[in-house]
Amino acid sequence: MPSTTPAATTRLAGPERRAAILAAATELALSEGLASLTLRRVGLRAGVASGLVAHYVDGMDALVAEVFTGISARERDEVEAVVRDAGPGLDGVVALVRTLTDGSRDAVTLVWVQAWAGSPANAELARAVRAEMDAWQALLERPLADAGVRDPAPAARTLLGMIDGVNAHALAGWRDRADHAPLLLRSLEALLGLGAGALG
Amino acid sequence: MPSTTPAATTRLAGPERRAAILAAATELALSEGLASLTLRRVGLRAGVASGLVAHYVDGMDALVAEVFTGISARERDEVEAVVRDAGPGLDGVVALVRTLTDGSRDAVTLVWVQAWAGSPANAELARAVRAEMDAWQALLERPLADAGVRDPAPAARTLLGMIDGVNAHALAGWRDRADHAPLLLRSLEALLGLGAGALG
DNA sequence: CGCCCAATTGATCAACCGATCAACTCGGTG
DNA sequence: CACCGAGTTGATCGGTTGATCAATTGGGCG
Repeated sequence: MPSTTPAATTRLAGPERRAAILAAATELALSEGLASLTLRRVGLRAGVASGLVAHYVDGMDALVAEVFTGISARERDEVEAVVRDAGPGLDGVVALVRTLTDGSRDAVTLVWVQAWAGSPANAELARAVRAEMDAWQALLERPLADAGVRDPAPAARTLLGMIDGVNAHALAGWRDRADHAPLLLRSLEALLGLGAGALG
Repeated sequence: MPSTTPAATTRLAGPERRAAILAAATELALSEGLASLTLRRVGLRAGVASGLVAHYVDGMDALVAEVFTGISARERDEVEAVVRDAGPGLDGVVALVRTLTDGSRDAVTLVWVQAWAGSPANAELARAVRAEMDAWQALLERPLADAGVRDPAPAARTLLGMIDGVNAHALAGWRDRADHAPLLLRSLEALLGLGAGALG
């Protein structure tokens, strides 16, 4: 009975191997941050030699940018589903704020903050960050517009800034997590000209 | 005429040398980010051997935390002066928002974002970040309270979150800098229950 | 003046990094 | 079955890092 190792690496076609490496890099980034992405560590995680990682990737900067985009895009999909399930109008926005501040997405927050921090030194990453932020702004604008907000763009940008700022603060363990959602919702009420408690 | 080198390093007493090294590290962090702080580069900047830097510092994590605290504290002093000079009440808050979003403090923003990103891996830095954020919240609360805001704490935290979030966004080159201040001021008007344009 | 201790040097270590590339090995095709 | 090319390996290179420490140097004090 030789070779009981379940996933004794079989040979994969190029694109599949590339996908597997990207998946391993994504897992690694989510558990230890973008800064942990090195040829050797990604290779280890993927069960593959470091040279193979280099072979399928156009430099580490590109890998980091691609992993970041994948993580952000997946989170957008998840949040979009949350918004959809929460019903129409402002209920969706409330659900969005809650799911983005309940601490269940700390790993993603770390990735975002590392992406901002790394943008000045990694042009590809900076480009990816800008593109993802555009997509996030669009995601926020939709339910706001549905709810009858006349000019959703500034509100979406402000809300995005508040969410990102508060989450960055939480990375250092500042203040109580539970405070975040009520704080943001009360600010949003004011921003939209609603009465206090309308969203709480 | 030997030795025309003007600043041929003279010997300094322990505490003075330590201060000089810290000053060099601070310059370096402001021009190239916290991530550029290495024993060798700090030593080069200070005109001193790398071993001497290590001798006066309790590990790089501690150096980074100390440099961060110094940079943040100095910026607080500057901003406090801006608030004071702007006159009483909300004028101070408006001036604060303007000076913190006009792009003249990009170097400090990078330091802050890198500090959040590094907090999970550097406990000393995380502690320093929390302490500085407490101080910043207090700084924001003061003019808000002076202006008659009944509960300045949540408003200060929200404003701090918005400022930090928007500045982090700017690091990746997202959107136009000039938009930030008006956006934040309009949000602040709503937050404080003022009429549109009251702060603009 | 001469000594002594504190300040300072710089070589050294082990560990890691990204990148490269010759060599190997499998899988499918002929 | 034999072969050939694509997938894959892993050693290797030049570079960086934080940390350590014996050796050196300089300045002030006796």
